[in-house]
Amino acid sequence: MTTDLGDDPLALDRQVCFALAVAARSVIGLYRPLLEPMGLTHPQYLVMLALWEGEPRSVKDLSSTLQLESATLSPLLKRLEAADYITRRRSIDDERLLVVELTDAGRALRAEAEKIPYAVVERLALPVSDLEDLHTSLSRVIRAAATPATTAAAPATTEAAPA
Amino acid sequence: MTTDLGDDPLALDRQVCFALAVAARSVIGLYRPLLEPMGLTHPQYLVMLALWEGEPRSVKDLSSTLQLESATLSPLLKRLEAADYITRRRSIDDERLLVVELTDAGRALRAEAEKIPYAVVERLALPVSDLEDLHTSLSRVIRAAATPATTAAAPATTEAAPA
DNA sequence: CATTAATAGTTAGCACACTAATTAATCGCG
DNA sequence: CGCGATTAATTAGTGTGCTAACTATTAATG
Repeated sequence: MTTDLGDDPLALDRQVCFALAVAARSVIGLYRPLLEPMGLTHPQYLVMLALWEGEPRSVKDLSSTLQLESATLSPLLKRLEAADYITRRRSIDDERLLVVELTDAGRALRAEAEKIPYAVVERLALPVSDLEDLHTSLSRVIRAAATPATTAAAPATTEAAPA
Repeated sequence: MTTDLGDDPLALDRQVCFALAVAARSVIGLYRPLLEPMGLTHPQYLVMLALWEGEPRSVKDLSSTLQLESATLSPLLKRLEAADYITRRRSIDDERLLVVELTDAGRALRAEAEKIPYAVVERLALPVSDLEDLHTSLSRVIRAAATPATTAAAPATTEAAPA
């Protein structure tokens, strides 16, 4: 029927969701002092990473790449525009699309940003293999969470099995 | 000197921080429909987990247990009080402390909540060993991030080594 | 070709999560 | 005892991140 999760399934220190929340906040917190001099928050930094990989990009594109709702990106992009790192304009081909491009200042920022990954890895002082393992585990969970729920009542424990 | 992070250190799909952010949002998103009938958000659920493990607890105590600022907990606890799941009163011994306790409704909610971990694990449809691996990796990173920064300029790559 | 569907963004409203500033209570030490 | 330093919460302000409702544009269909 159901997986055995031990005597106390509600034990806080066993919840993956809790560890995920704390780890995400902790690690993102390490970026704060590094990003602050560039005037970026962590989500804004992620948008810049996406743009440095390819320009121009629509909000829809950024939304699916970063797994963020366009409702979240809308005000965020306006702040990046106010900081003069990006420009926002409607596409000529399809006026539903908002085209986001880097400004010269936004492009120039990349050189500064390249130091950040090294600074974070050094700060964590963990073997890079540990970080790679974590990345692998995280990718698995992301994929699992994105997989549509099986409405079935039947299958079960850890592996789906046809009837 | 510095660790080799490959040809593009800024590649989005290699950033652990990005994977962490997406995974946290994705997994917490799975809880939303499960918690919504109980009138809880995910952070509120974590507070309830902490209280089900031991009562009463001060805000300070919850803050260090959940790794959340008391400024975040303050309004959250007021909402839990408004939902009649907890009570808030000042300690008699030390009036600086706010003592948080469960109401009968809050205690009763535990029975409902016990189904949640099973529902999430089943929904993810991942081997429990994968989740345990992830939890181990996350704990490592949390500990590493919590370790005070070595102001040193010397050490380096992945392992601290005395001179 | 007109009407309806679908798609892309924006806005509003709620709930975190952080920093900084404030308030209130307690502690430490001469 | 008294009084400055600490400690515990709260408040204010900014920035995500979500859902739901809305606007504008484009595509699809009879």
